[in-house]
Amino acid sequence: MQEPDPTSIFDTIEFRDSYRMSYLTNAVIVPTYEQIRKDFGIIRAEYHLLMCLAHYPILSAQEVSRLTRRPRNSISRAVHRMLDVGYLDRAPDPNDGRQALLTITPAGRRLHDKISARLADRQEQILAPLTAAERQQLDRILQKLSVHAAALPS
Amino acid sequence: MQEPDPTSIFDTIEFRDSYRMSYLTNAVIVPTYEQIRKDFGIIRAEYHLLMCLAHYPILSAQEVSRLTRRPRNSISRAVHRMLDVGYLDRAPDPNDGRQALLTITPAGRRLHDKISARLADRQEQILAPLTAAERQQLDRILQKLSVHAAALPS
DNA sequence: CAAAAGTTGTTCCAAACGGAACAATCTGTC
DNA sequence: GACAGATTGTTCCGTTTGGAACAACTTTTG
Repeated sequence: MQEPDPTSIFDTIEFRDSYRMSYLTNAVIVPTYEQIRKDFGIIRAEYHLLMCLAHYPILSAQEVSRLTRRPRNSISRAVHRMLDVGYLDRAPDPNDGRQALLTITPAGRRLHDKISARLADRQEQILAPLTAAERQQLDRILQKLSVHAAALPS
Repeated sequence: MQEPDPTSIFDTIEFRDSYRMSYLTNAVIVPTYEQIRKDFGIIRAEYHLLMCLAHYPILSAQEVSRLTRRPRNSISRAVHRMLDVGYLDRAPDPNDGRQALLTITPAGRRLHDKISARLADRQEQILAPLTAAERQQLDRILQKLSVHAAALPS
């Protein structure tokens, strides 16, 4: 049996673009998180938590859940692990007894910077075949799509 | 606590584009497969198997694994389920005792068409904010990236 | 042609995942 | 101000996941 062209299958399906985005995500980006897990002992949800807190000084778990669109229990688990290993601080919200305010620790930020550099490297590999103009186009389009998707029902 | 703009976090990270692709995939596309599971009793890996066989008349499990970049044991599981429910046929390869040749049944193809229409609808919702020119750009860029990624080590 | 190396498909297992139910707390309404 | 309804964070639990080992078979090498 001759091996079919491993990419031509993408060309004829109707939902080509979303399939390709899934493909790139699952086949190329997700494995990078697996490598990160081995090297830093941090899984994807945990890194995303640190990432959110590296960009917003204070967040509740619920806000992280909304930002990342991940289920709340996943965030909850990640918070506990990151507290245990000292990458996160948590303080009760004086204005709302239900929620707690999360902040990243200096150690957490250092780890975040290392992992984010790793991810930036990987992205560079992925985008390598694109011209500068194409990169601009892609960036602009994905920005538009993300804003739109954030408002879309799951 | 004021809710931060749920999309602005994307703008400042270094690996913006790959994060956004992951976000679109996991926050918008994956939930569609969850809906498909409820409506058709088929999980993502199983649909991808049918999709491959809807585009290539005969494939081995290993070829499906390479096309989709999913682990072989996931494909193996999917093959068994699809055989059980009659969406797939399997015949031993006369030329190679290790592998089996898979083909989609008419029922499998009918199911595939229904699911693929659903996914096409969902993609349309996702791409709604884009102009025709942007869609062309995105399509071209993702095509380029997928071909490139298929050659990239995981 | 025998032994080593590689490939295919499968099973096993530990980890990750997410929906659902839950207790604690807050908000709105009468 | 009490009570219904919403929200937050957590625990529970069944399902999904993918790495690793494995048996069957094929290919390569000396």
